[in-house]
Amino acid sequence: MSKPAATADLLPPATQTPCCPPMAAQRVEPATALQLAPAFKALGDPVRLQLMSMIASAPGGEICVCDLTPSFEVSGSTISHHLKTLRDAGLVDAERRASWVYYRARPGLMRQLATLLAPGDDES
Amino acid sequence: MSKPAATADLLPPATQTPCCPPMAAQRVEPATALQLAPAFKALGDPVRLQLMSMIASAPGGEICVCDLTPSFEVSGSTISHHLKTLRDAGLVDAERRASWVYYRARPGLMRQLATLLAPGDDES
DNA sequence: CGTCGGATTTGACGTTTGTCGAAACCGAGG
DNA sequence: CCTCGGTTTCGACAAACGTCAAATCCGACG
Repeated sequence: MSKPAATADLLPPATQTPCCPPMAAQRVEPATALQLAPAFKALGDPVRLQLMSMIASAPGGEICVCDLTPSFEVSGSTISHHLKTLRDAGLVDAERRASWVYYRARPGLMRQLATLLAPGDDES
Repeated sequence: MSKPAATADLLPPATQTPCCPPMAAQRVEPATALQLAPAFKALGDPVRLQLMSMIASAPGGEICVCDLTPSFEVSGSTISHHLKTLRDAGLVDAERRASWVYYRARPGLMRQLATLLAPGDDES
């Protein structure tokens, strides 16, 4: 409509952006912490962190589970479980095509996390 | 043990590491994941995320535990435990002065995390 | 159809985590 | 020296987590 405030435009359903100034510049409020902490937690496992990076850096923006699994020592079901965790956190998206499942990154949330971690703008 | 390892152990392992291009630009290697995942995990709790932000945004760069505790519903010992987690992760530093303990942020690691989450520069 | 292969779900397991209360620690003042 | 207030550590316990093997689901292809 007429409000030029680009911050809190739409707050429809689940994964909305109560977006976040850098935490070094302003205290994170409880509601934001409740929403963003699970995303950090999802990245707080070495396997998931690698999975996330493989998905985010995949050429073409997507990668097949069959290309993810052989890079790890853990079983396929464990990989699947970790992928579900990333999915539930809103960090990735999955699409089934034929017999294979492809994952792609959801840049929105990751951008929020990056902004939150960004150094305070008054830094020297 | 040939190392006088006491001081080296106290130093966060990632203060001046050269690593971490954005994970959207390049896959993060296992060793890096092993090193940085604990930091994400440490931020993966709502209380700790708020604690971290209160410390990082504290005027003067530091804040007393006595100013942190009353902002939460949980007990003082729980706050202390969370602060230890942040300390162990290398995200904050503590200094005792008189009867009070002051915490301050360690920007190094947080900057690495931010870089890792930064959007890939070759994205379209 | 029936079967095969990739992926997810289920059930079970040991481990880790978040929380509390109680106890211990540590400076400061009486 | 003894006490007091702020902080951390110690046990304890339920909940959540990471992992695996087995079962299940879901397209594809004989």
